[in-house]
Amino acid sequence: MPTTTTADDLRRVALEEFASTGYHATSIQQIADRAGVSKATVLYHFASKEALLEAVLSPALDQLDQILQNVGLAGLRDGGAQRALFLEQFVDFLLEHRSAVYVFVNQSSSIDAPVITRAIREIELMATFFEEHVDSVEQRVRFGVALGGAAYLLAGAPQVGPAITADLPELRSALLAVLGDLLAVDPRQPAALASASITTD
Amino acid sequence: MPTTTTADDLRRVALEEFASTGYHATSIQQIADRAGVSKATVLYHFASKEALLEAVLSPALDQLDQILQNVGLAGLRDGGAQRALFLEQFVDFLLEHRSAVYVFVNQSSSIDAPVITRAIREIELMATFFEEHVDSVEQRVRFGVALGGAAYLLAGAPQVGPAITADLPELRSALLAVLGDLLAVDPRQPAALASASITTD
DNA sequence: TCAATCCCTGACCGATCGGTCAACTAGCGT
DNA sequence: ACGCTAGTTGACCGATCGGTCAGGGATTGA
Repeated sequence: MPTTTTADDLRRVALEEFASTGYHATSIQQIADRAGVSKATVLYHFASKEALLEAVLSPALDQLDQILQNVGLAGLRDGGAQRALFLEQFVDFLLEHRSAVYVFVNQSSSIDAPVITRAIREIELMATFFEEHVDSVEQRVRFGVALGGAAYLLAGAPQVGPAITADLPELRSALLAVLGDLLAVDPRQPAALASASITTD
Repeated sequence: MPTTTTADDLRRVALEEFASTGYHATSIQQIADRAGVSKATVLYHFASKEALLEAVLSPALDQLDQILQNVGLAGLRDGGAQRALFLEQFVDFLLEHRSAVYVFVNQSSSIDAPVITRAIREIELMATFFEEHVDSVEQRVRFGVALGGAAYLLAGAPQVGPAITADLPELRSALLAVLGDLLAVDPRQPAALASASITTD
């Protein structure tokens, strides 16, 4: 079993480039150069640029899907402990897949691909988890700011955001506090906010 | 005096396209088509695509510059009423220039142009207005979430955000409340939060 | 030894990109 | 009537885009 395959390298490089440079601004040639292969090799492993995008985003979407299904919709509408637990899983998800989240949150409007449509669908679904009163403008503002803000902070703003690699636990707790504030998750449940293992992209 | 000139139409169309479709994903041909002119006409009024971008973003950056200078840096570090006043001006700025803000907040990392460099500089400057303790991770998280979240909400997420054109005053007050929360602006100063006239792009 | 399969590559394709240019039109001052 | 200028355009340019294809090693099983 090889430690890294060419396809894995391409996925990794492509994710970085799509997030930092933007999907349209990133050419297959750039990805090939950074991975040390030819452009034709990229298109050998992935049928098209769009297929590469899907291969890059799908793992994150799959995990988000799992989180949404595990928690369940009905339980969250009542608020309380399950809600804090969901927030924790969500923050860990953001930290682990921050680059992917940044792509399908901040570039969804400019990319026309099935995997982006799927991402939009899941974001809408997730919004219902926090919106008890769909009619409330402030509730919508809070969710939108939390989602877009977290994505921007974690992947889009090296000049504003904190140094991410260093002091990850502190970043995690800060995110939990800030997003918990925004999403009206009751913070008085220290047991639910216990640590969980997180890994990097 | 004509009500609308061709150059004005191009600026307006280009801003919409850059914000909704993305700078790189928007071709000069698209802008020309939407404005009802030829591609050569676009390049007659603006020397290059980059010059068009600058013409589109500069008004917003000029206004942001003015806000930052008017309020002054020293006065804000003490917190208090001036801080609430600044937040109000900032929210009105976001609402008036939401498309421009979305471009240079969420696409800055993918565009290599002087006007984007200027935007990054101003965002960094603005960050200092709210960061009393630069070392605090949570403070940085709060500012980043507020900035990126507001930009995302106002221009990037039609599927999540509220209907913006309708009920603009409610959106404004909701933004004031949420961002005030995030940026630790003392909400107990109702006089400072009085209404002010705002216009649309 | 041979064929098959897996990776990988350079050469090439049509389309589109941002940008240039000469020419045309319409108005306007003289 | 004239020339000047501003505005607009189609034709065209080189470069790069995403994508195709035939073929060249290297490994493997028979």
